[in-house]
Amino acid sequence: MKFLKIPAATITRLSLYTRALEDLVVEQVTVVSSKTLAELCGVNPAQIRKDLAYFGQFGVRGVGYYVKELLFDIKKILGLNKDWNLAIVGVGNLGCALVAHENFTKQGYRFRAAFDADPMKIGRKLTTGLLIHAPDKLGEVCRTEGIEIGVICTPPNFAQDIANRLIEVPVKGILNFAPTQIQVPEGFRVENVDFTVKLDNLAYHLTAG
Amino acid sequence: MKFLKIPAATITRLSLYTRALEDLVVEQVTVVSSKTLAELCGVNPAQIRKDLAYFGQFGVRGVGYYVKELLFDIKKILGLNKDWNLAIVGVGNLGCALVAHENFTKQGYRFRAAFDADPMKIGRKLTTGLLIHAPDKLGEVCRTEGIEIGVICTPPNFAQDIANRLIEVPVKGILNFAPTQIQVPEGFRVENVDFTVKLDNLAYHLTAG
DNA sequence: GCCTGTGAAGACGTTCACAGCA
DNA sequence: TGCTGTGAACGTCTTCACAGGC
Repeated sequence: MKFLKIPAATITRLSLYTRALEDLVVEQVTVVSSKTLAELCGVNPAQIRKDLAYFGQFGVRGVGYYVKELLFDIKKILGLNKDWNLAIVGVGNLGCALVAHENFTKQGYRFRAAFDADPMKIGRKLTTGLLIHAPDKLGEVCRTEGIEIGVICTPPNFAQDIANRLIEVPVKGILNFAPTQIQVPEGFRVENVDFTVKLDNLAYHLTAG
Repeated sequence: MKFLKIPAATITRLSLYTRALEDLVVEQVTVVSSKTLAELCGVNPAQIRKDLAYFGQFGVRGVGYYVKELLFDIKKILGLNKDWNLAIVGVGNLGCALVAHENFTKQGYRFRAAFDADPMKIGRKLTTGLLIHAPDKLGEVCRTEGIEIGVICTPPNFAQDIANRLIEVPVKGILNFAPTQIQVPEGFRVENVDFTVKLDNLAYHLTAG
Protein backbone atom coordinates (compact mmCIF):
# COMPACT_ATOMS: atom_id res chain seq x y z
CA MET A 1 0.00 0.00 0.00
CA LYS A 2 2.69 2.43 1.09
CA PHE A 3 4.33 2.61 -2.31
CA LEU A 4 1.33 3.56 -4.39
CA LYS A 5 1.30 7.08 -5.64
CA ILE A 6 -0.95 9.14 -3.41
CA PRO A 7 -3.26 11.67 -5.08
CA ALA A 8 -2.72 15.29 -4.08
CA ALA A 9 -6.44 15.53 -3.41
CA THR A 10 -6.15 12.80 -0.82
CA ILE A 11 -3.81 14.90 1.29
CA THR A 12 -6.14 17.88 1.07
CA ARG A 13 -9.03 15.71 2.18
CA LEU A 14 -7.06 14.28 5.10
CA SER A 15 -6.74 17.84 6.28
CA LEU A 16 -10.51 18.26 6.04
CA TYR A 17 -11.06 15.02 7.93
CA THR A 18 -8.92 16.23 10.84
CA ARG A 19 -11.18 19.25 11.21
CA ALA A 20 -14.36 17.22 11.24
CA LEU A 21 -12.76 14.79 13.69
CA GLU A 22 -11.71 17.61 15.97
CA ASP A 23 -15.31 18.80 16.04
CA LEU A 24 -16.45 15.26 16.85
CA VAL A 25 -13.98 15.08 19.73
CA VAL A 26 -15.49 18.28 21.15
CA GLU A 27 -18.96 16.77 20.78
CA GLN A 28 -17.69 13.72 22.66
CA VAL A 29 -18.45 11.38 19.79
CA THR A 30 -16.19 8.35 20.14
CA VAL A 31 -16.92 6.33 17.00
CA VAL A 32 -17.71 7.46 13.47
CA SER A 33 -18.48 5.59 10.25
CA SER A 34 -17.10 6.56 6.88
CA LYS A 35 -20.68 7.41 5.91
CA THR A 36 -21.14 9.96 8.70
CA LEU A 37 -17.70 11.46 8.28
CA ALA A 38 -18.36 11.69 4.56
CA GLU A 39 -21.50 13.72 5.14
CA LEU A 40 -19.64 16.11 7.44
CA CYS A 41 -16.93 16.64 4.84
CA GLY A 42 -19.12 16.58 1.75
CA VAL A 43 -17.38 13.65 0.09
CA ASN A 44 -18.16 10.06 -0.90
CA PRO A 45 -17.79 7.43 1.88
CA ALA A 46 -15.75 5.14 -0.36
CA GLN A 47 -13.43 8.06 -0.95
CA ILE A 48 -12.66 8.29 2.74
CA ARG A 49 -11.97 4.59 3.03
CA LYS A 50 -9.76 4.69 -0.04
CA ASP A 51 -7.87 7.73 1.20
CA LEU A 52 -7.14 6.03 4.49
CA ALA A 53 -6.25 2.76 2.76
CA TYR A 54 -3.20 4.45 1.24
CA PHE A 55 -1.72 4.64 4.71
CA GLY A 56 -2.93 1.50 6.44
CA GLN A 57 -5.96 0.11 8.21
CA PHE A 58 -7.54 2.36 10.78
CA GLY A 59 -11.11 1.14 11.16
CA VAL A 60 -12.98 -1.75 12.68
CA ARG A 61 -15.29 -3.68 10.36
CA GLY A 62 -18.90 -3.51 11.37
CA VAL A 63 -18.11 -0.63 13.73
CA GLY A 64 -16.35 2.31 12.14
CA TYR A 65 -13.41 4.45 13.23
CA TYR A 66 -12.49 5.49 16.76
CA VAL A 67 -12.52 9.27 16.53
CA LYS A 68 -9.53 10.12 18.74
CA GLU A 69 -7.36 7.37 17.33
CA LEU A 70 -8.14 8.27 13.75
CA LEU A 71 -7.48 11.95 14.44
CA PHE A 72 -4.14 11.07 15.98
CA ASP A 73 -3.22 8.80 13.09
CA ILE A 74 -4.13 11.30 10.39
CA LYS A 75 -2.25 14.08 12.15
CA LYS A 76 0.77 11.85 12.27
CA ILE A 77 0.43 11.08 8.55
CA LEU A 78 0.25 14.79 7.77
CA GLY A 79 3.29 15.53 9.91
CA LEU A 80 1.31 17.50 12.48
CA ASN A 81 2.75 15.62 15.44
CA LYS A 82 5.41 18.32 15.69
CA ASP A 83 5.48 22.11 15.66
CA TRP A 84 6.57 23.91 12.50
CA ASN A 85 8.65 27.09 12.52
CA LEU A 86 7.46 29.72 10.08
CA ALA A 87 8.79 33.05 8.90
CA ILE A 88 6.60 35.72 7.37
CA VAL A 89 7.94 38.07 4.73
CA GLY A 90 5.86 41.18 4.21
CA VAL A 91 3.88 42.37 7.21
CA GLY A 92 1.29 44.63 5.61
CA ASN A 93 -2.37 44.29 6.49
CA LEU A 94 -2.58 40.72 5.32
CA GLY A 95 0.74 39.62 6.81
CA CYS A 96 -0.15 41.01 10.23
CA ALA A 97 -3.54 39.36 10.10
CA LEU A 98 -1.96 36.01 9.36
CA VAL A 99 0.55 36.22 12.20
CA ALA A 100 -2.26 37.10 14.59
CA HIS A 101 -4.55 34.41 13.23
CA GLU A 102 -5.31 31.70 15.75
CA ASN A 103 -5.81 28.88 13.26
CA PHE A 104 -2.10 28.70 12.67
CA THR A 105 -1.01 28.42 16.26
CA LYS A 106 -3.82 26.01 17.08
CA GLN A 107 -2.31 23.49 14.67
CA GLY A 108 1.27 23.89 15.77
CA TYR A 109 2.38 26.41 13.17
CA ARG A 110 4.57 29.02 14.93
CA PHE A 111 5.71 32.30 13.45
CA ARG A 112 9.31 32.68 14.66
CA ALA A 113 10.49 35.49 12.39
CA ALA A 114 9.09 38.44 10.44
CA PHE A 115 10.57 40.57 7.67
CA ASP A 116 9.56 43.71 5.83
CA ALA A 117 11.28 46.07 3.44
CA ASP A 118 9.60 49.19 4.85
CA PRO A 119 12.21 51.12 6.93
CA MET A 120 9.39 52.43 9.12
CA LYS A 121 8.56 48.88 10.20
CA ILE A 122 12.06 47.45 10.68
CA GLY A 123 12.96 47.22 14.35
CA ARG A 124 9.35 47.51 15.48
CA LYS A 125 7.34 44.66 16.92
CA LEU A 126 4.10 43.04 15.85
CA THR A 127 1.23 42.75 18.34
CA THR A 128 2.41 39.23 19.08
CA GLY A 129 5.80 40.63 20.13
CA LEU A 130 7.57 39.37 17.03
CA LEU A 131 10.40 41.67 15.91
CA ILE A 132 10.40 42.88 12.30
CA HIS A 133 13.73 42.43 10.52
CA ALA A 134 15.12 43.92 7.34
CA PRO A 135 15.03 41.54 4.36
CA ASP A 136 18.82 41.38 4.19
CA LYS A 137 18.79 39.65 7.56
CA LEU A 138 16.64 36.88 6.13
CA GLY A 139 19.28 34.19 5.80
CA GLU A 140 20.85 34.82 9.15
CA VAL A 141 17.62 35.07 11.17
CA CYS A 142 15.97 32.10 9.48
CA ARG A 143 18.93 29.90 10.21
CA THR A 144 19.14 30.89 13.88
CA GLU A 145 15.42 30.42 14.35
CA GLY A 146 15.37 27.11 12.50
CA ILE A 147 12.73 28.29 10.02
CA GLU A 148 11.23 25.47 7.99
CA ILE A 149 8.47 27.22 6.05
CA GLY A 150 8.54 30.71 4.54
CA VAL A 151 5.28 32.60 4.10
CA ILE A 152 5.34 35.21 1.33
CA CYS A 153 2.99 38.11 1.82
CA THR A 154 4.69 40.78 -0.28
CA PRO A 155 3.34 42.53 -3.36
CA PRO A 156 3.59 40.21 -6.38
CA ASN A 157 6.61 41.91 -7.96
CA PHE A 158 8.82 41.10 -4.96
CA ALA A 159 7.60 37.55 -4.48
CA GLN A 160 10.11 35.83 -6.77
CA ASP A 161 13.08 37.60 -5.22
CA ILE A 162 11.96 36.69 -1.72
CA ALA A 163 11.32 33.11 -2.83
CA ASN A 164 14.88 32.89 -4.15
CA ARG A 165 16.26 34.05 -0.83
CA LEU A 166 14.10 31.65 1.13
CA ILE A 167 15.23 28.78 -1.05
CA GLU A 168 18.83 29.82 -0.39
CA VAL A 169 18.41 29.81 3.40
CA PRO A 170 17.29 27.02 2.86
CA VAL A 171 13.73 26.66 4.04
CA LYS A 172 11.90 23.43 3.20
CA GLY A 173 8.77 24.90 1.68
CA ILE A 174 6.94 28.11 0.82
CA LEU A 175 3.38 29.26 1.35
CA ASN A 176 2.76 32.00 -1.19
CA PHE A 177 0.00 34.56 -0.76
CA ALA A 178 1.24 36.79 -3.55
CA PRO A 179 -0.91 36.44 -6.67
CA THR A 180 1.91 35.38 -8.92
CA GLN A 181 3.46 32.13 -10.10
CA ILE A 182 6.79 31.54 -8.36
CA GLN A 183 9.51 29.61 -10.18
CA VAL A 184 11.33 27.13 -7.95
CA PRO A 185 13.85 24.33 -8.48
CA GLU A 186 12.56 20.87 -9.34
CA GLY A 187 11.23 19.18 -6.22
CA PHE A 188 10.95 22.30 -4.09
CA ARG A 189 7.50 22.65 -2.57
CA VAL A 190 5.32 25.75 -2.97
CA GLU A 191 1.66 26.07 -2.04
CA ASN A 192 -0.28 29.03 -3.36
CA VAL A 193 -3.13 30.69 -1.53
CA ASP A 194 -4.95 32.63 -4.11
CA PHE A 195 -8.18 34.43 -3.37
CA THR A 196 -8.45 36.24 -6.66
CA VAL A 197 -8.40 32.92 -8.47
CA LYS A 198 -11.22 31.73 -6.21
CA LEU A 199 -13.19 34.88 -6.89
CA ASP A 200 -12.66 34.47 -10.61
CA ASN A 201 -14.03 30.95 -10.27
CA LEU A 202 -17.10 32.36 -8.58
CA ALA A 203 -17.46 35.07 -11.20
CA TYR A 204 -17.32 32.50 -13.98
CA HIS A 205 -19.90 30.19 -12.48
CA LEU A 206 -22.23 33.01 -11.49
CA THR A 207 -22.04 34.43 -14.99
CA ALA A 208 -22.45 31.18 -16.92
CA GLY A 209 -25.06 29.69 -14.59
CA MET B 1 -17.36 22.87 -28.44
CA LYS B 2 -19.50 25.05 -26.22
CA PHE B 3 -21.51 22.21 -24.80
CA LEU B 4 -18.72 20.00 -23.56
CA LYS B 5 -18.31 19.79 -19.84
CA ILE B 6 -15.55 22.15 -18.81
CA PRO B 7 -13.10 20.94 -16.15
CA ALA B 8 -12.99 22.98 -12.96
CA ALA B 9 -9.22 23.12 -13.31
CA THR B 10 -9.61 24.84 -16.66
CA ILE B 11 -11.36 27.80 -15.06
CA THR B 12 -8.66 28.08 -12.41
CA ARG B 13 -6.00 28.07 -15.10
CA LEU B 14 -7.79 30.72 -17.15
CA SER B 15 -7.46 32.91 -14.10
CA LEU B 16 -3.73 32.22 -14.03
CA TYR B 17 -3.45 33.00 -17.73
CA THR B 18 -5.02 36.43 -17.24
CA ARG B 19 -2.33 37.30 -14.75
CA ALA B 20 0.51 36.25 -16.99
CA LEU B 21 -1.13 38.11 -19.87
CA GLU B 22 -1.48 41.25 -17.77
CA ASP B 23 2.23 41.09 -17.04
CA LEU B 24 2.94 40.67 -20.75
CA VAL B 25 0.82 43.73 -21.54
CA VAL B 26 2.93 45.73 -19.09
CA GLU B 27 6.09 44.42 -20.76
CA GLN B 28 4.61 45.54 -24.09
CA VAL B 29 4.69 42.02 -25.52
CA THR B 30 2.06 41.84 -28.25
CA VAL B 31 2.12 38.18 -29.29
CA VAL B 32 2.66 35.05 -27.23
CA SER B 33 2.78 31.35 -28.11
CA SER B 34 1.16 28.65 -26.02
CA LYS B 35 4.67 27.43 -25.29
CA THR B 36 5.82 30.72 -23.77
CA LEU B 37 2.61 31.29 -21.87
CA ALA B 38 2.85 27.73 -20.59
CA GLU B 39 6.30 28.38 -19.18
CA LEU B 40 5.08 31.52 -17.42
CA CYS B 41 2.19 29.63 -15.86
CA GLY B 42 3.97 26.37 -15.18
CA VAL B 43 1.65 24.20 -17.29
CA ASN B 44 1.79 22.12 -20.46
CA PRO B 45 1.37 24.06 -23.76
CA ALA B 46 -1.23 21.60 -25.05
CA GLN B 47 -3.15 22.25 -21.88
CA ILE B 48 -3.46 25.93 -22.69
CA ARG B 49 -4.63 25.25 -26.21
CA LYS B 50 -7.13 22.71 -24.98
CA ASP B 51 -8.42 25.05 -22.26
CA LEU B 52 -9.01 27.78 -24.80
CA ALA B 53 -10.56 25.36 -27.27
CA TYR B 54 -13.49 24.86 -24.89
CA PHE B 55 -14.51 28.43 -25.62
CA GLY B 56 -13.58 28.99 -29.23
CA GLN B 57 -10.57 29.79 -31.38
CA PHE B 58 -8.39 32.63 -30.20
CA GLY B 59 -5.02 32.09 -31.83
CA VAL B 60 -3.41 32.40 -35.22
CA ARG B 61 -1.67 29.31 -36.57
CA GLY B 62 2.01 29.78 -37.13
CA VAL B 63 1.93 32.93 -35.02
CA GLY B 64 0.41 32.55 -31.57
CA TYR B 65 -2.03 34.63 -29.57
CA TYR B 66 -2.38 38.40 -29.57
CA VAL B 67 -1.83 39.27 -25.92
CA LYS B 68 -4.38 42.05 -25.48
CA GLU B 69 -7.08 40.29 -27.43
CA LEU B 70 -6.62 37.04 -25.58
CA LEU B 71 -6.65 38.83 -22.24
CA PHE B 72 -9.88 40.55 -23.17
CA ASP B 73 -11.44 37.31 -24.35
CA ILE B 74 -10.50 35.32 -21.26
CA LYS B 75 -11.73 38.07 -18.97
CA LYS B 76 -15.01 38.03 -20.80
CA ILE B 77 -15.23 34.24 -20.43
CA LEU B 78 -14.62 34.53 -16.70
CA GLY B 79 -17.24 37.23 -16.31
CA LEU B 80 -14.69 39.91 -15.45
CA ASN B 81 -16.04 42.41 -17.99
CA LYS B 82 -18.22 43.80 -15.21
CA ASP B 83 -17.74 44.89 -11.60
CA TRP B 84 -18.89 42.59 -8.81
CA ASN B 85 -20.45 43.83 -5.58
CA LEU B 86 -19.14 42.09 -2.47
CA ALA B 87 -20.08 42.14 1.18
CA ILE B 88 -17.70 41.12 3.93
CA VAL B 89 -18.96 39.51 7.10
CA GLY B 90 -16.50 39.60 9.98
CA VAL B 91 -14.03 42.47 9.97
CA GLY B 92 -11.35 41.20 12.30
CA ASN B 93 -7.70 41.38 11.32
CA LEU B 94 -8.16 39.22 8.28
CA GLY B 95 -11.42 40.81 7.13
CA CYS B 96 -9.96 44.31 7.31
CA ALA B 97 -6.89 43.20 5.42
CA LEU B 98 -9.04 41.76 2.65
CA VAL B 99 -11.14 44.90 2.26
CA ALA B 100 -7.99 46.98 2.04
CA HIS B 101 -6.29 44.57 -0.33
CA GLU B 102 -5.68 46.05 -3.74
CA ASN B 103 -5.90 42.82 -5.71
CA PHE B 104 -9.64 42.77 -5.29
CA THR B 105 -10.35 46.25 -6.54
CA LYS B 106 -7.85 45.90 -9.36
CA GLN B 107 -9.98 43.12 -10.85
CA GLY B 108 -13.32 44.84 -10.42
CA TYR B 109 -14.33 43.28 -7.11
CA ARG B 110 -15.86 46.03 -4.93
CA PHE B 111 -16.66 45.76 -1.25
CA ARG B 112 -19.99 47.55 -0.88
CA ALA B 113 -20.99 46.41 2.61
CA ALA B 114 -19.40 45.20 5.84
CA PHE B 115 -20.82 43.41 8.86
CA ASP B 116 -19.56 42.42 12.28
CA ALA B 117 -21.18 41.11 15.44
CA ASP B 118 -18.90 43.09 17.76
CA PRO B 119 -20.94 46.02 19.24
CA MET B 120 -17.72 48.04 19.50
CA LYS B 121 -17.32 47.91 15.74
CA ILE B 122 -20.90 48.47 14.62
CA GLY B 123 -21.41 52.02 13.36
CA ARG B 124 -17.70 52.62 12.89
CA LYS B 125 -15.99 52.84 9.54
CA LEU B 126 -13.18 50.85 7.98
CA THR B 127 -10.12 52.69 6.63
CA THR B 128 -11.73 52.57 3.20
CA GLY B 129 -14.71 54.48 4.56
CA LEU B 130 -17.00 51.46 4.54
CA LEU B 131 -19.56 51.50 7.36
CA ILE B 132 -19.78 48.41 9.60
CA HIS B 133 -23.33 47.14 10.09
CA ALA B 134 -24.84 44.76 12.63
CA PRO B 135 -25.45 41.24 11.29
CA ASP B 136 -29.22 41.62 11.62
CA LYS B 137 -29.05 44.33 8.95
CA LEU B 138 -27.52 41.82 6.53
CA GLY B 139 -30.55 41.13 4.37
CA GLU B 140 -31.63 44.74 4.11
CA VAL B 141 -28.20 46.22 3.38
CA CYS B 142 -27.20 43.51 0.91
CA ARG B 143 -30.38 44.02 -1.07
CA THR B 144 -30.03 47.81 -1.23
CA GLU B 145 -26.39 47.56 -2.23
CA GLY B 146 -27.04 44.82 -4.80
CA ILE B 147 -24.55 42.44 -3.24
CA GLU B 148 -23.73 39.46 -5.44
CA ILE B 149 -20.99 37.72 -3.51
CA GLY B 150 -20.68 37.29 0.26
CA VAL B 151 -17.25 36.92 1.83
CA ILE B 152 -17.23 35.07 5.15
CA CYS B 153 -14.42 36.00 7.49
CA THR B 154 -15.92 35.05 10.84
CA PRO B 155 -14.68 32.43 13.29
CA PRO B 156 -15.62 28.95 12.05
CA ASN B 157 -18.50 28.41 14.48
CA PHE B 158 -20.45 31.35 13.03
CA ALA B 159 -19.76 30.59 9.40
CA GLN B 160 -22.73 28.32 8.77
CA ASP B 161 -25.22 30.76 10.28
CA ILE B 162 -23.85 33.63 8.22
CA ALA B 163 -23.89 31.47 5.12
CA ASN B 164 -27.57 30.68 5.70
CA ARG B 165 -28.37 34.37 5.93
CA LEU B 166 -26.39 35.20 2.83
CA ILE B 167 -28.20 32.50 0.90
CA GLU B 168 -31.49 33.98 2.08
CA VAL B 169 -30.65 37.47 0.87
CA PRO B 170 -30.04 36.00 -1.72
CA VAL B 171 -26.46 36.45 -2.84
CA LYS B 172 -25.24 34.46 -5.83
CA GLY B 173 -22.12 32.98 -4.33
CA ILE B 174 -19.94 32.78 -1.23
CA LEU B 175 -16.21 33.07 -0.70
CA ASN B 176 -15.46 31.36 2.60
CA PHE B 177 -12.31 32.09 4.59
CA ALA B 178 -13.53 30.28 7.70
CA PRO B 179 -11.80 26.91 8.08
CA THR B 180 -15.00 24.88 8.09
CA GLN B 181 -17.14 23.08 5.55
CA ILE B 182 -20.29 25.08 4.82
CA GLN B 183 -23.47 23.22 3.86
CA VAL B 184 -25.38 24.88 1.03
CA PRO B 185 -28.35 23.96 -1.18
CA GLU B 186 -27.70 21.95 -4.33
CA GLY B 187 -26.31 24.20 -7.03
CA PHE B 188 -25.31 27.08 -4.76
CA ARG B 189 -21.71 28.09 -5.29
CA VAL B 190 -19.13 28.28 -2.48
CA GLU B 191 -15.39 28.69 -2.87
CA ASN B 192 -13.18 27.99 0.13
CA VAL B 193 -9.91 29.77 0.82
CA ASP B 194 -8.13 27.61 3.25
CA PHE B 195 -4.60 28.34 4.35
CA THR B 196 -4.42 25.70 7.04
CA VAL B 197 -5.18 23.04 4.45
CA LYS B 198 -2.36 24.41 2.32
CA LEU B 199 -0.01 24.39 5.28
CA ASP B 200 -1.01 20.82 6.09
CA ASN B 201 -0.17 19.93 2.49
CA LEU B 202 3.26 21.46 2.97
CA ALA B 203 3.74 19.72 6.29
CA TYR B 204 2.90 16.36 4.72
CA HIS B 205 5.24 16.74 1.79
CA LEU B 206 8.07 18.12 3.88
CA THR B 207 7.71 15.26 6.31
CA ALA B 208 7.43 12.44 3.76
CA GLY B 209 10.08 13.80 1.42
C1' DG C 1 8.78 26.46 -40.81
C1' DC C 2 6.03 27.45 -37.17
C1' DC C 3 2.28 27.34 -34.06
C1' DT C 4 -2.66 26.48 -33.32
C1' DG C 5 -6.63 23.27 -32.93
C1' DT C 6 -8.06 18.66 -31.88
C1' DG C 7 -9.03 13.50 -31.99
C1' DA C 8 -6.95 9.66 -29.80
C1' DA C 9 -4.22 7.68 -26.13
C1' DG C 10 -2.83 7.63 -21.74
C1' DA C 11 -2.73 8.80 -16.87
C1' DC C 12 -5.17 9.73 -13.00
C1' DG C 13 -8.82 9.93 -9.53
C1' DT C 14 -13.38 8.49 -8.00
C1' DT C 15 -17.12 5.43 -7.34
C1' DC C 16 -19.06 0.92 -7.34
C1' DA C 17 -19.83 -3.44 -5.56
C1' DC C 18 -18.70 -6.96 -2.89
C1' DA C 19 -15.56 -9.93 -0.13
C1' DG C 20 -13.92 -10.14 4.61
C1' DC C 21 -14.48 -9.66 9.29
C1' DA C 22 -16.38 -7.97 13.92
C1' DT D 1 -26.22 -7.35 10.38
C1' DG D 2 -23.08 -3.52 9.70
C1' DC D 3 -19.18 -1.36 8.23
C1' DT D 4 -14.41 -1.57 6.59
C1' DG D 5 -10.99 -2.63 2.95
C1' DT D 6 -10.21 -3.12 -1.94
C1' DG D 7 -10.01 -4.81 -6.90
C1' DA D 8 -12.39 -3.56 -10.92
C1' DA D 9 -15.20 -0.29 -13.60
C1' DC D 10 -15.99 4.09 -14.66
C1' DG D 11 -15.38 8.87 -15.59
C1' DT D 12 -12.50 12.80 -15.92
C1' DC D 13 -8.44 15.38 -17.05
C1' DT D 14 -3.97 15.74 -19.31
C1' DT D 15 -0.67 14.84 -22.76
C1' DC D 16 0.61 13.28 -27.23
C1' DA D 17 0.92 13.60 -31.96
C1' DC D 18 -0.33 15.30 -36.03
C1' DA D 19 -3.55 17.58 -39.35
C1' DG D 20 -4.68 22.34 -40.73
C1' DG D 21 -3.44 26.88 -41.91
C1' DC D 22 -0.62 31.26 -41.73
